[in-house]
Amino acid sequence: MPARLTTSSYAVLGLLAIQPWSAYELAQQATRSLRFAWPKSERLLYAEPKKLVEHGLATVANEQTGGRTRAVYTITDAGRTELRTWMTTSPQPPALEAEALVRLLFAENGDIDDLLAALTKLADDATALREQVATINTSYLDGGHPFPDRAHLSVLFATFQLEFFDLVVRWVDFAKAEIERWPSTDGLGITAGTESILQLIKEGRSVLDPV
Amino acid sequence: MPARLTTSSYAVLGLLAIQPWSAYELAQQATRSLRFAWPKSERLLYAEPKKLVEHGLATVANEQTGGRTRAVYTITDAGRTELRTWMTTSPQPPALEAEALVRLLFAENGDIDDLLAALTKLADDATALREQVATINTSYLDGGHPFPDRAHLSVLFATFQLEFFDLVVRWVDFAKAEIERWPSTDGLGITAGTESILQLIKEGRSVLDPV
DNA sequence: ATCCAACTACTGCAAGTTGCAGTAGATCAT
DNA sequence: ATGATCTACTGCAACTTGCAGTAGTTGGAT
Repeated sequence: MPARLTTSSYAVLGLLAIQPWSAYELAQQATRSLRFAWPKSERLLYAEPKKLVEHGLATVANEQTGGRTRAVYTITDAGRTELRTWMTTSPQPPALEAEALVRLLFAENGDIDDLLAALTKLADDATALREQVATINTSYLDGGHPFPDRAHLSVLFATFQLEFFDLVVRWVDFAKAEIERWPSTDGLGITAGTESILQLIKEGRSVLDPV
Repeated sequence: MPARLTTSSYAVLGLLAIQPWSAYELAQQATRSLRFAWPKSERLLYAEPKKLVEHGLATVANEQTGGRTRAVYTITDAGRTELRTWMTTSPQPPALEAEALVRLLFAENGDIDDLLAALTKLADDATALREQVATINTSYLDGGHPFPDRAHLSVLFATFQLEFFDLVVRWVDFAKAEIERWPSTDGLGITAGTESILQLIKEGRSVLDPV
């Protein structure tokens, strides 16, 4: 009895539906797009295709490249059917992991500069990730992308990432401005800034909109 | 030799820095705030405080409540020092898990309605989560919140979640409008919509801004 | 011509994490 | 009086990660 299929299994199956890949190539490809919605380790990307083969959803061919073999995985008809069925099921809610925000939540245990440094790191990370997404996707414009007929999907997918990373950067600016008005990290309670934020929340307005 | 400390350990230590809790209460509290930046299972929230005790960062007291005991964990001075040190370290980049976006990336394996349903689910989830964050935080206004002196942190933290969930809802609207112009999910390549999105990306503008 | 770095292509394993089932006392409404 | 829900956990299998290790290939610098 093979291990059961997880969302990660279907994600790899989705990559195999594009074309056959080796596990190494799957890991490379996942770095370019999949990881922005489904961040998984390289190790797992080596294990998943084996599981797909066990389930009959993919086949493996050992290609010879000089004195070395590499395993190339190809999706089967059963794999395409299984993937099609999965596409009709309901996705899990989104989950965001952001250590920098944990630092904010517990900021009273450090000083203002620790908090500002953590937020700066968050904005820097977001800027770097934004850059990666933009570079990969604008390559569709000059024909430098390997799968031109998937442009409609990749580009729409990328818009979410770009908006998200932009939001992070803009929010960090806002948060830093707020924090710089604090005399300390600890025990402030409802400050003037907190008060006006709460007012905006009650009115259903954005704190990032220009006044 | 006890197991090493993870970010989850420090997150729990951060909760213990507020006040002593039982593992059950830690799990409840984490549901209210921590999970939006560090989503961890209830099971782990039961295991982490034990690890903290092994490290001398917390102590445990077995309280009697009728015929039953409950373990209440309290942070030690060593725990506060350790937490303070952690606050000076650099946080990991953010990571977003969104199964609905995986459906978009591999949408060619399903039909338009599958994709629209997945995005609707994403927007519904975001709306529900937004509502939870708003409810918890506006309770500061009527004094209904248990930790009023942490309002400045909780509310600033919450602004990120609110902006994020709003973004998801607005982006889903945009994405649905785009997808409804597609004749199918498969092989479209660079559509007119894709073209204008790519143009906006090149100009560094947002796809969600009103024209 | 050779040597080192970087890239390709994996595997093993310990440790971290999750989901789920199970146990059991306490509380509250019907 | 009883069933539902809440409190308060534990055990365990399965899932996932990080890291070290192995080894052949390629390309540039010396």
